[in-house]
Amino acid sequence: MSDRHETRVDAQLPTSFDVAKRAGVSQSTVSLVLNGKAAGRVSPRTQEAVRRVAQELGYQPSMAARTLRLGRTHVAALIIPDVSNPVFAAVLQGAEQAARLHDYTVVQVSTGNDPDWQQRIVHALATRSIDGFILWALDLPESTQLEMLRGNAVIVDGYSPAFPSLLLDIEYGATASLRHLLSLGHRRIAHLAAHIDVETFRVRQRVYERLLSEAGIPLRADYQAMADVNLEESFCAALDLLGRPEPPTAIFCDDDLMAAGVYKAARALHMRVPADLSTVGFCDGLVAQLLDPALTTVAIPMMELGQRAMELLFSSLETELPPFVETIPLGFVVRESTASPREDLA
Amino acid sequence: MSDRHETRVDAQLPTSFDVAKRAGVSQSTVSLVLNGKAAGRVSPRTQEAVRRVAQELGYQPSMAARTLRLGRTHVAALIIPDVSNPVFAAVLQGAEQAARLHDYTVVQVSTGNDPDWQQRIVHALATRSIDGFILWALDLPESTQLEMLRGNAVIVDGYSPAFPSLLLDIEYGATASLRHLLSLGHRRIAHLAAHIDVETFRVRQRVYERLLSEAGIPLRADYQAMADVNLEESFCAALDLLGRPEPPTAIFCDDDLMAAGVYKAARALHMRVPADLSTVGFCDGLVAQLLDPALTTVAIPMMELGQRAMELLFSSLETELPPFVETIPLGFVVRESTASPREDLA
DNA sequence: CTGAAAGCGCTTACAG
DNA sequence: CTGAAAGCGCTTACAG
Repeated sequence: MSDRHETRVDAQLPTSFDVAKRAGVSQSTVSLVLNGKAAGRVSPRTQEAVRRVAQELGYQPSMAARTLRLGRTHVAALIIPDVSNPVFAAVLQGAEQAARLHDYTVVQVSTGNDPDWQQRIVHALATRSIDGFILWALDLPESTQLEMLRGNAVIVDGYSPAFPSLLLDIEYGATASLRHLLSLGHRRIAHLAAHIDVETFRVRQRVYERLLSEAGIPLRADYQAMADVNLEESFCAALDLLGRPEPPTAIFCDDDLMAAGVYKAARALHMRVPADLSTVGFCDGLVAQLLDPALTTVAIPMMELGQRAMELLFSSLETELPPFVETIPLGFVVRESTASPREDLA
Repeated sequence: MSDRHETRVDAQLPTSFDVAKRAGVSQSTVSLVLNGKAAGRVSPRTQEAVRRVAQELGYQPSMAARTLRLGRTHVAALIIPDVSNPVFAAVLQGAEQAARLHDYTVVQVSTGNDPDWQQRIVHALATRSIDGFILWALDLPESTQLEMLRGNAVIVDGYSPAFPSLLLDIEYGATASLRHLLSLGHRRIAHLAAHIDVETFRVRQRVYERLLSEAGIPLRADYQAMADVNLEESFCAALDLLGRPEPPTAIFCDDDLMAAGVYKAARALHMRVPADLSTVGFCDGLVAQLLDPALTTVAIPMMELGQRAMELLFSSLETELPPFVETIPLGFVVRESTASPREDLA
C-alpha cells in the first residue's frame, strides 16, 4: 500500500508514469525522449507526443529519484572562512554563474561559524548530498579525514598537495604592497594580521618579515598585531598599535575589512589617512570601494576566481584531475590611503 | 546487472544493507534502530550491535534515498533581491542557524541576477529539490504561478495576501527618519529611491510624500532620483541630485548602500557630510558601520529576522499556517550623518 | 521502434 | 522481537 501525502506537494506532481499513461506510451519511452536519448530509437511522432504531454502536465523529473539512480546530486558546496566578509558574495556569484551552465546549485558553507566544518563535509559526503567542494583559504593537512574528498574537491588560495589548486600570488601582492610603503619612505610599518592559521596569511607574514629585513629594518614585536577578520576586532587591534609609545606610520593589513578597522581607529584618534597614517589592504572588494579615502590595496579577482574554481571542479568531477597548481596573478592598486610619512616621523 | 561506479564516492560508501549483513540482522532492523523507532520492537542488545557496526563502517543514510522515500529534501531556499548587498549575509547566517536545529540546509538565490527567478522557483518545486522558501522583499501577485508555493513559503518584508508574512514596520522607520530631518530644519529633502518595484520601497516613497506634504513642503521632481541598490548607480544618481541648480540639503536613502553612494558623490563634489549635506540610510548593517561619518539610519534586525523567518517556515511546513502577518518593529539610530542645514541654505 | 524489468538505498506497514 | 516486501520515481541495459 502506498503511503504518499507526506507533503502537499508530492500529492499533486505528475511523474513520468503519468506522462506515459496520457501519451499512450511506456514510462521508459518517456524517460528516453525527455533525456534526449531517443535519437533513432523512438519515432519522431511519438517523441513529439511525449514532449507535448510533458509540457501540458508541467512534468519535471524528481531530482531525488534521479540522484538515487545516477549518484549525482547536482549540488556543489563553496566552503569559505566567513560569510560576513562581503568579498565572498562575489565569489559565490562567480561560482553560481559557472554552476548554472552545468545545471548545478551552489550552497555556501562558512567555516568561521562552525569549528566542526570538517565533520560537516564528511557528513555531506557520506550522505551523498553534495557532489563537489570548493575549499577557499583553508589548509588541508595531508593525513586528514578529508582524504575522501579526493576527486571531489578543488582548493583556492590554500595549501594542499593532494588537490587541484588555484593558488593566488599572495607573494607578489604582499611584496608590491610593502615595496610601495618602503619606497614612500616608511620605516615604522606595522602588520595587522588575520588571526587564522592558514597558509595564505602565513605568506603575508613571511613577506612582511623578509622585506623589512631586506630593507635593514629590525622587526618589532610591538608592530605586529592580530585580529579576526572583522571590523570590531581590527578596530581594537589597530587602536592598540596606534597607541604605542612610538606608533607606526603605516599599517599593512591582511584584508580590506581589517584596513577598515584601521580607518576607524585612526578616526577615533583624530589621525588622518594618509597624512598621519598610511594604510594598505588586501582584496579590493566592496569594502575598498566604500572607504574614504580610497584604499590602496592588493586586488584579487574574486568573481572570476569563483567562476574558474567551479569550472575546475567540474573538470575534476568528470575525470579526476591530478593534483596540480595554477597560479593566479594579482594586481596592486595605488589609491589615496598611502603617502610619505610626515617629516617629523620619518 | 548493477551499474554502479557512476561516481567514485558511491563505489565505496556503505549502505544500510552492509550494516545489516555485518551485524547479522535484517536491513529493516538497521533502519528501525538508526531512526530511533526501535523502542520495544528490537532487543537492546541487537540495537547496540547495530549502532556499533554503523559507527565502525561510518554509515550514513543516503539523503537521496531518504528524500525519495519521505518526500522531503531538507533544503530550504532563501530568495533575496541581491547577493552583493552584504546585509543579506546576516540574513543567511540567521536562517542557517535556525535551519541547523532542524537539520536543514539553506541555499541562497538572488533574484537580481536572474529575471527568471519565478521560473526557477517553480522548477525547484516541480523537481522537488527544495522543501520551503523564504521570499525576501518581493511581492507576489495573487494570481501568480507561485500559487503552488502555498504551504511551502513565508514572506518577509513583501506584500502577499496568501502567505504567512513577517512585515517590517517600514512606515515607522521612514517616518522617524523624515521627522528627524524635518525637525533639524531641512526643507530641501531629496529621496534617493531604489529602482525596484516592490512594496517595501513604495512604502518609503509614500511616507516621503506624505510627511513632506504634511510639513507644507511641495514635492519637487528634481528631488527624486532612482538607482539600483549598489554603489555605482547610487553614486551617479546622487551626483545628479547634488548638481541641481538648487541642490537638496538632505537626502533620504532607501538603503545604506545608496547612502554610501551619496557619501561618495558628496566627497567628489567636496561637500562635507553632515555640514553641507545630511544623509539618512535604511538597514544598519556592515555598510553603515563602514561609513565615515557614522550613518544615521533605520535599523533592521537582519539576522534575527532570518532566524525568525526560518522558524516560521518550519511551522508552516509542519502544519500549513494560514496567511497572517506579524509586524516587526524597527529602530532608528541617530549618528553623525545628520545636522541642521547651513544657515545660507535653510 | 517500443516495453518490461532491474535496481539506486531507503522507510514503514505487515506478517510471523 | 525480527524479517520479507512494497514502493518512492527515476535511468538504462536488455529483449523483442
